[in-house]
Amino acid sequence: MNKRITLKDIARETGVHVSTVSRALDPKRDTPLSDDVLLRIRETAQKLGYRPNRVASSLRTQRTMTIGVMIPDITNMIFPPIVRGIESVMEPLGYASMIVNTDSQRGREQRLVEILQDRGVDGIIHTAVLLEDPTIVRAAEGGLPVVTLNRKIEGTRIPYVINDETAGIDAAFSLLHTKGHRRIAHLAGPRNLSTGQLRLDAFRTAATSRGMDLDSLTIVEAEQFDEADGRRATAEILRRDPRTTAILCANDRLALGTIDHLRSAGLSCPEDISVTGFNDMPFLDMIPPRLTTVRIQQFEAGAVAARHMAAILLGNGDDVPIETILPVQLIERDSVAAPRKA
Amino acid sequence: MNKRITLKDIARETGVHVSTVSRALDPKRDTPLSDDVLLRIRETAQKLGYRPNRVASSLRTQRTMTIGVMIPDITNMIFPPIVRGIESVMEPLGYASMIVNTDSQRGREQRLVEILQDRGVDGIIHTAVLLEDPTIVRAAEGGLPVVTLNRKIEGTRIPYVINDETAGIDAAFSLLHTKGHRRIAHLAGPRNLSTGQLRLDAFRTAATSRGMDLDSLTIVEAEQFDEADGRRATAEILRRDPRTTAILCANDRLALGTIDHLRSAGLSCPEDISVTGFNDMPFLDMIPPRLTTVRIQQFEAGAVAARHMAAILLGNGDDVPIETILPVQLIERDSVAAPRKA
DNA sequence: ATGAAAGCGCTAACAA
DNA sequence: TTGTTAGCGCTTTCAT
Repeated sequence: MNKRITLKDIARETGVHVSTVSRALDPKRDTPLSDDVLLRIRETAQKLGYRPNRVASSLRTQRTMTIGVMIPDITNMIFPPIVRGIESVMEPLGYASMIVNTDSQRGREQRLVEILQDRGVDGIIHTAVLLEDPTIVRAAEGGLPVVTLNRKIEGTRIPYVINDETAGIDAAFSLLHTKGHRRIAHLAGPRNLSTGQLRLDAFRTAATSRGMDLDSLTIVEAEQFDEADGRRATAEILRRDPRTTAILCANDRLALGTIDHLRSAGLSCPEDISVTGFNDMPFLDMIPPRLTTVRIQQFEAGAVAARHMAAILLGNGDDVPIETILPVQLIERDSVAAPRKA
Repeated sequence: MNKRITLKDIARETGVHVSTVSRALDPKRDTPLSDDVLLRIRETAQKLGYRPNRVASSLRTQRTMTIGVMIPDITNMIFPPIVRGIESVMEPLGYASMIVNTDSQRGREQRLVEILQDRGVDGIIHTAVLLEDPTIVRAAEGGLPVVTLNRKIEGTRIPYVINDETAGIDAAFSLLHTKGHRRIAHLAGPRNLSTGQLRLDAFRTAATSRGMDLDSLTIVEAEQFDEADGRRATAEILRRDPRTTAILCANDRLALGTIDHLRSAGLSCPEDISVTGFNDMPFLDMIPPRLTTVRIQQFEAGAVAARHMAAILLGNGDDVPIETILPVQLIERDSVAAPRKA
């Protein structure tokens, strides 16, 4: 447990004042220093194996060079790439990230924001999912730099980065419609999650913009974005409209559940019913029938949000756009076909 | 940007000294305090919305209540559960985690250990993969609490938590052997990764313990734990021994690559060649032919490592066993069958 | 039961 | 160009 080397140690060793040492070791220093002293200090620091104590420095400068990253659940495969995207820009700038999982629970989220603030994070990147997150808004109003991912918070100046989910849903809808489907159901995501709500709205828009009557469309909402709920909701869809020929699902896992239910109901995809997903999660293309889905840019979304955060942290917050919309891409695979002739 | 409330503010408000406030707000305080003052301080703290400044407290106490978690790559699906396992025990104890991705690069790993130490982490949980990690060993010798996951570091007293990979490989081998396979090839993982090496050794042991001649066994090593290398290595295996009837792969992704190559080579699994994987990654059971594999306990491994870390941090390090081996489980699915009769 | 004082390691304004 | 000084917010020893 060798005690850590501090500036004081180097000062003693070089016979110079601590503040001089501090200056000499500060990379982006402007104060003039004699080359002699500078060199001596650097060498001694090197020799003693000096490492700056960031805790002390943070206390003094009121900056921890750490940002908080709030995500619903890192085990959800769409989030790790986002995290790496954030890291890819923050780490080179000297920032570390504290990642916390909210499990989409209001109370937990609130606690975690406080925990992050107690630890003095310089900002928070919040991959919001809940439709309302009062805590983070309050934190932002309190002056904490905040950037949200996936979620636009109305009535604030909090920059947000979102995927063009509307365009994604429209592309999927368009594909189904073009193939001739008219009895298109929507397996919607949870109403309280932003993506669920957003995609549902987009679905409605896509339908009406093609002159379809909303009342004729079956819409069933899942409570969770998972396979089990996908199965349940699909059963409900088929119960409500047995003549459904296509199901546009709010995400891939729901779609997987849908396909599974169809199979156990003796129906096949895409012959009997076409299905589309959303996200294009890893390994999806290895699961038959290979799902037609909408690919979103996870890594890039994280990177963009981080770039915004960095700009704010570096004092260029004015250059950051409130809204950033990332393009999505329809990935056509095998789960969509023309409807059977009646 | 309302300024944060500090102890001083509360002291002023309650007309009492800061040190008294500090005592009153310290949850595990033993010093005697008059109920009157205690109550008044607590109320005021509440009223003003006081939140302790952990940076300041860390500087004073030399404890940040933060641990570092080093993993190769969070986008590798086996790591998120480990992270959540760690979190599940550390968070309730008041510890936060700083997660860093090493990308299995020696230089990066070294830098990250330093970064974590600069930030004053109280300990590091290191899900080691590289066969040699001199940096972390040095950090541990310097007095930093370290627990490793997946990897035993010989000649040190660093506690490690590993899955019983040997038993897992043996179980897979045993299954193949029992089914009648005798020309069993091993698609090994990268030699420089601990799991690759460990599983290769286990494979050899499993073979020899059944009286098989090692020279008769085809062993090809992948350079990466991914599908592409699985395909390449499988081609090599079939080239070396076209009569191979079973391929025991060092992990699931390699196995997926194997199956893919077999398919493109006009062979089918399990009819022509049986295949086994390792890890039982998510969604594996949805990819045909459903892979027979060895399931390891990711979440639990993280939790156990964290419990060890917590024990050390709380001063009960003597109770922590150097070695913890977690049981694994063979999951039989559809990728193994008896070999075709010659 | 409470106050006074020191100091964790660093930075920054000011002085020389 | 370098030193002095003060202090970030908190904990803790010592005194009262």
